[in-house]
Amino acid sequence: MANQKNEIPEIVISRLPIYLQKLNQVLKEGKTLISSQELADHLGVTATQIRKDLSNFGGFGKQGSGYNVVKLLESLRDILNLNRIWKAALFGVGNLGQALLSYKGFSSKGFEIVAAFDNDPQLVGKEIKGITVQSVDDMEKGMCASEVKIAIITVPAGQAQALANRLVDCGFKAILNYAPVTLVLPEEVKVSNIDPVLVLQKMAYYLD
Amino acid sequence: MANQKNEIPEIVISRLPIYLQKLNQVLKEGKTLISSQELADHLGVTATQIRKDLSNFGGFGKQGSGYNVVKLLESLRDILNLNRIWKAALFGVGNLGQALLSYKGFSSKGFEIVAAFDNDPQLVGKEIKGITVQSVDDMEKGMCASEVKIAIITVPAGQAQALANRLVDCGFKAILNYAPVTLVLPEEVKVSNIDPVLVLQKMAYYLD
DNA sequence: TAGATTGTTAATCGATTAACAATC
DNA sequence: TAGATTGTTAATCGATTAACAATC
Repeated sequence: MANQKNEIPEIVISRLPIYLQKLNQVLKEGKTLISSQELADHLGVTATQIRKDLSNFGGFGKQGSGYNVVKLLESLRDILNLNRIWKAALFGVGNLGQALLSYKGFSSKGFEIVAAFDNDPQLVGKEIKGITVQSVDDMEKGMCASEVKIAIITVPAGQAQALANRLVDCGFKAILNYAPVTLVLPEEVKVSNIDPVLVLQKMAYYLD
Repeated sequence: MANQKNEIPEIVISRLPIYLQKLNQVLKEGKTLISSQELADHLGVTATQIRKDLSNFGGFGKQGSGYNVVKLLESLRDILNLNRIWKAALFGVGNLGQALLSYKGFSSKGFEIVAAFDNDPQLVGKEIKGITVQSVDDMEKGMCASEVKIAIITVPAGQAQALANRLVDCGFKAILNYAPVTLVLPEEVKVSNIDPVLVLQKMAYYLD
């Protein structure tokens, strides 16, 4: 009920994937042990912050030597629910949507786009990267009873909110939104926005 | 010297483009006046926070009635240095790079990709969306003496850091980085990262 | 053991929010 | 004028950092 406390702050959760990313690099370099200080280096966080963040989930390190890279990696993957494959559906198969369909970085990290939808009759039925584009009209048919809970939206801004509403009704629980609009959705649905224009506008403040 | 105080917190700056986005929508709907409460609605911020954010730059509203939409828009554009066209160079003309070249949302918001670079000999010399792809080897020739200060990086992770170093030497001041790696750069260079995998990983924590 | 580094507590810092006088 | 809403101060909240005992 209400806000179950003992909740980990979202800002902490959002740093864990960054630690994971760096740990994967470090692992590739063959390092087996790493201190919080080394992990923090060049990552824009402090060693103390990393230790504090991790302490939310237990003690993963060893005094005197630091963290076992493989073990910490596995622990973080556990915490983030990444020890499984997450299926996702793509909405909007324009330039960006097609680029995302082609992107190797998703599947190598355990995210798999299993369905793609578009309104364009020219696209519907076409196979792209092994996926047959379906009409958005048919979305409910295939998706609502499925295990797919993640939607990636790359439709035009004007269509995003209406689509998102349908997705929520259909049972999607997480939306990665590339449309340049703030979606209004029930708070139990997680929404993350990726909008390069907002980012460029922010950086412009610091230029000149 | 050191940290010139009176600095506006970066978190405030990062909200201004969101206000701008909503104001543009509101303007399209024909509204000419808006209260901080209306502006805050559905935006995930409070009315107080908007007023506080804006108060960093002066008073833009009128007691009793709120903010003039057009005037506030113009003020925000001024503050963010958006009353000019910002030229950008694109590095990496793969699927994502080509999608960004095609994206209408940049130019309509005053960001123009004026040059594109890639290492692939198959791509170099090809014209895409009116832009002739150049070899990355030739980057310094055209860019270092130019007014282009924004770089967009969509090269593979392994090449991003080396490229970024060259960009900094060349005089770029802002980097929008799509490569899944944390770049280590002098702090006077602004870097923003866009990595959908990190975002999905964060959302996965809340799923299931 | 001596040195290094964790996990955690307490202090500090900064951001958000509540409240309200000013004023349109 | 009465009602609405701003801009701002002071209070609160939450996140970061410093410090250090515990311990490998």
